[in-house]
Amino acid sequence: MTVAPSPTLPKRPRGRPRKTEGERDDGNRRQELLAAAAHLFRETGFSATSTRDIAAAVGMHSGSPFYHFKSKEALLFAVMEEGMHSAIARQALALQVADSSDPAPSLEVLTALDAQQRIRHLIRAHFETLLGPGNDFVPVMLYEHRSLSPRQRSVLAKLQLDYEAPWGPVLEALHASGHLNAPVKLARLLILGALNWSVQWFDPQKAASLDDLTDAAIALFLKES
Amino acid sequence: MTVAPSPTLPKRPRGRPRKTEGERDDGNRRQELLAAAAHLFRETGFSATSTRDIAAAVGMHSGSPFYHFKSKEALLFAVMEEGMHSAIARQALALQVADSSDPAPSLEVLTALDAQQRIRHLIRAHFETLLGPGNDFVPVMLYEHRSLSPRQRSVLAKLQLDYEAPWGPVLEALHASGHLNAPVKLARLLILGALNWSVQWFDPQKAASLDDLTDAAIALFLKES
DNA sequence: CCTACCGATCGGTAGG
DNA sequence: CCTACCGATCGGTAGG
Repeated sequence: MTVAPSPTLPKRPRGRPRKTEGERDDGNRRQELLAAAAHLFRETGFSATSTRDIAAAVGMHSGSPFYHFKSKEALLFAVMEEGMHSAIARQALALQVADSSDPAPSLEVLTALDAQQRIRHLIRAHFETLLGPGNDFVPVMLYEHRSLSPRQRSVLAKLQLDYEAPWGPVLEALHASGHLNAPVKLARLLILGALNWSVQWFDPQKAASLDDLTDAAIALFLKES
Repeated sequence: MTVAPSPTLPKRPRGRPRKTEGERDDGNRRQELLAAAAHLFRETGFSATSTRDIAAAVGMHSGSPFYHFKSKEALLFAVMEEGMHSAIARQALALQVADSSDPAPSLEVLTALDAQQRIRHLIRAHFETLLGPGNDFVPVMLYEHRSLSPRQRSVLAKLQLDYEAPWGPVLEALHASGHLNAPVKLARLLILGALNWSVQWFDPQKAASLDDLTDAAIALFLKES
């Protein structure tokens, strides 16, 4: 059964949340496109998502996304770049909080207690970045990495280095104090992998909260003494 | 500079490894297709790989893969199914080896030593399945899961359950003996995630061997007492 | 940002 | 398994 179209309505009434009369929406149509693209890329994959799908999701016509982004690839890159920037910002904020309990921790001589505080905040912030509501940007970055040009890849690789920078000293300190047993380099890869994979199975409807996940990860990775 | 085509040669001399005169290749063209598809799906992604690419990789023409598989999706499914079957077989073999040192271990009352033996073999076999030379099938299964129909997904979900079945009792035993601290259910997800993510960073050219990875994983996840 | 459109590519098929 | 082909869809553009 189909719904008869009302002849007085325009052909495409769905999807676009019209602004109130006379208001211009200016540059934030671009943000809407980014969010819709991130969501669809995450759900369906980059290659399997058409630019028409993205346009439709924000109530545009098929050619219009190209007014905001010069190519589908540029849109993907913008999603990833924004994802990394917000991930880095969230992480920095989390580390500020960790530091506030111990006003002057030095990165070069982290005490065992500092390091345990910091790894917890790093892990918790990472889960938030991956699994928090509406946070589709970084998962896209993690799983659609292949679809970028070498040039774009290298820009993002640098952002990833920035993101991962705080993990090194923390893991080193934990290793030195006997709380971490594996070689630091491999430990970092395995730990981040365990966290990143949560994108595949985490269900916000179900049992575990992000705090539960953080506790479990700490219990799994860290030794007690 | 281009090479002038030799006029006496057929148009498409590349790619197909011709059998010696008169030999029929029968059913193993299908296997060649599977292997080529697995490799391309892994490298390029399912959606971004065309059936023409796959055909060309084994020296066929564009329509010919559909003589062996009724659709591109069926080809993907076959890759994944074969991947899971060989993963399950490899794992079973590894556990046999683990058992041979202790002839009659009971699954219900695993000693702490049994469990440590078994987790090591489970992890090692898992790395082999993911990272071993030519083992593209399971990585495709892990990363292209989205592209399947619900029906196919449920078949593979059952195979995954079979695969993961041995992990449960082993992790329970390790938890009971104090070698594993996190809740068993989350521990399983995090551990398998850490291993699965290795597909993203492992480089067979570089440093670590699969044994190194296994040692690091054991050191990271298990407590000493 | 819409309209109208293009060339390219894609999965798949009929017939041999 | 090849030949020859089709309809659909796709990323992208010119012009307003």
